[in-house]
Amino acid sequence: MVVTLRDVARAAGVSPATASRALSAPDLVAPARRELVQQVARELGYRPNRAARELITGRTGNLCLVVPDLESPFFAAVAKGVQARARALGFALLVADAEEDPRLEAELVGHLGAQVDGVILSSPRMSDVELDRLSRDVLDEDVPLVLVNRRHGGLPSVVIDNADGIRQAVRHLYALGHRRIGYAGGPVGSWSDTQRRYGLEHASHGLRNVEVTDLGHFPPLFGGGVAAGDLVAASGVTAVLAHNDLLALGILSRLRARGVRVPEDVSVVGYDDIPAATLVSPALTTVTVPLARLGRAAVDLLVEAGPVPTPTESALATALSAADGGLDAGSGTPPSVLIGVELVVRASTGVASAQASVADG
Amino acid sequence: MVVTLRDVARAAGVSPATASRALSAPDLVAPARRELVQQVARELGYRPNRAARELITGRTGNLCLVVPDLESPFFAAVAKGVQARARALGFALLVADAEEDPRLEAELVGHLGAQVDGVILSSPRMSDVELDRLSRDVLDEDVPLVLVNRRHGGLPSVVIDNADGIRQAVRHLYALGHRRIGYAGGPVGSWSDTQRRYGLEHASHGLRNVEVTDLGHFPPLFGGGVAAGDLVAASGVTAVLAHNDLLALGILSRLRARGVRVPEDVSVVGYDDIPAATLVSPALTTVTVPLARLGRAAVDLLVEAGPVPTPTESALATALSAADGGLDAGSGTPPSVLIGVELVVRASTGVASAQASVADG
DNA sequence: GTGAAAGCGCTAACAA
DNA sequence: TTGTTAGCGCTTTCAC
Repeated sequence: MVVTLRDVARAAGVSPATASRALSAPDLVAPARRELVQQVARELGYRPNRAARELITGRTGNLCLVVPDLESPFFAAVAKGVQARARALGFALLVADAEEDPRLEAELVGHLGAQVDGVILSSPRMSDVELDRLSRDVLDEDVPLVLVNRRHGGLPSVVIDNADGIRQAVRHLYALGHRRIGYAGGPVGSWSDTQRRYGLEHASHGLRNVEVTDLGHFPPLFGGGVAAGDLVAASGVTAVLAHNDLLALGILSRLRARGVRVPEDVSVVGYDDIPAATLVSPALTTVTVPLARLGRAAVDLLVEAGPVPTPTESALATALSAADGGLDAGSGTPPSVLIGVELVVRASTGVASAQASVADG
Repeated sequence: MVVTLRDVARAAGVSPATASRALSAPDLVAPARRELVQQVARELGYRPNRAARELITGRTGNLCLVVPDLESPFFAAVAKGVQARARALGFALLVADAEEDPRLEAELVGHLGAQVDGVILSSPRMSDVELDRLSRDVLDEDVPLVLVNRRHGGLPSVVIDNADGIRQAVRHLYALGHRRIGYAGGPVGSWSDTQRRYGLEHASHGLRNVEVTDLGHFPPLFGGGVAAGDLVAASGVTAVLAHNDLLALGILSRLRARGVRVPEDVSVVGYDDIPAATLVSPALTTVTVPLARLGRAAVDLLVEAGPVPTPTESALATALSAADGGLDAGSGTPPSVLIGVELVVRASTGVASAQASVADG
């Protein structure tokens, strides 16, 4: 029924060992026989049994990604990048949605970590101790863990330059004449929110006469922005920075509903540059985060961090098909990658109006 | 180092076979020993080796989902549903993004199909013959394939009631006084677009004086809608049905840019009810599709279609932890599931204006 | 460079 | 009900 390596070996008139080598470690076999075996394998439609190989090598050829919410445009974009890069390197990708629940995240990492060669975790809110526990006690020693958009201890991670994005946004607003700037933050305990608040403080210190108002913590969702919108209006700021685009979109919506004009009365800046940022009117000025690159970088880090990537995978793939896979393992990158961001100015920001305040009346 | 079943067996003073049974088929073991073995397994931190089990049982405990674009809100929502249901049934989920390329879809199905217990494929545009080839020649006989949002031959599938959604939309517009209705279609060859055109024809036949204008085929994206928007304005229709929300959003945007008011001059209806539909102003009247349910139903179908779900999985899980997994396999459902849809009226539709036409001038 | 043989960890006959 | 035995398909020493 199913073609096994023995079948190939027999048909090629070699031992199973040679057949195995011809496909998985071609260099060890004399060219003539190597060609022959590969030829026969192709003709017979041989498909190596992953389970058997995994049993002996300990490698699964799978990676896994755990995110809080697959439907969020932020994580969807990251997932897309992760998926693409994983495939390019010959890995399949297990994806798990933790439903915004840090406990479930930990459980999923434990569960899936047992059946993959590496784990990518994006958990904005898991506690540091839990993170420690995960990487120390839950995962096998040889299963590397890479953090996305979060830095912690010795764990490899890919993060974006949160502070710089905020700095760019603040400078943009400052240049437009804004002096009273509000910040609508993300959830309490969110790592990136902490980073951004830090960046905000520093950015504003360098500029004279700037007054930053902390509008509080909000769920990083449209609904959170609606609530934040009222605070924006009440606070008398002429511009507001939102923790992310969804929040900014909610603010935009609420302000319009209240008759506050954007950008004439208030300027709004988001973060992430999700697709929806350009679907609204006025289009959202925001900090572009190369989300897919974030995902790709995470995979690369994982592969570097892990036990040397089996040459087997790609060798076998090329042996069986005509495709050539360009496996490029970088050399000696540090355990943490910083991804740059860039402010993109659209229609939601404009010069500060003379009559600064739009306070409630 | 790693605890194997033999270790457990030895520590419990039973044979490996009994240990295996105590964990995977508890009913076959005397209560006392069963308890003992499970206890010992827990204490030793035994984790079954999936590869070894897979090698002998042929079951991987994994399902796989192939979609054209993980970042699209439509597929992201479906993926979320699939993921949740798969996990509830004890399966991990491999996810693959085919980058809108039917050829890549086929390749991915072939590649991943070899290492999973079932495949869920959402491919709006793969040709029927290719679909046949996939299920017949590419996949192993015992790897079931379920189609999402597409019906074909004998393959099990989960589809939404495309025609009914269109019907509801048309009736809504008709009730508002619209008589000249445009349809901005999806890509040529899209299965659901074909269905919706069919529904459109039927729905309009039943109503007097309704004139339907086919505005053509568009990429189901915001950009496609921008192009469609001009045709809407030029066509003189008072209302337009878009193939999906993204397209509708693009139309909305373009119409506003041209000074055509929505809904005063033209009413716009979308399809799918993606999150962004409520982020814009006016909020989009659209046909709500329960995307997550679509995904869940696909998993259920897969599990029913496949070889009897191993009791092993859940039994072992419950044996090793305190958690109880509620595996509920439905009984004798037909191979194809139809999911109902519902029009949700928001602000983008209104009564037809007297001066029907907004033709170019 | 090649083959023989052993065994990865587990389950499934078959006996007892 | 339990244990013994065999073997899933593959890789990998170890001889040659």
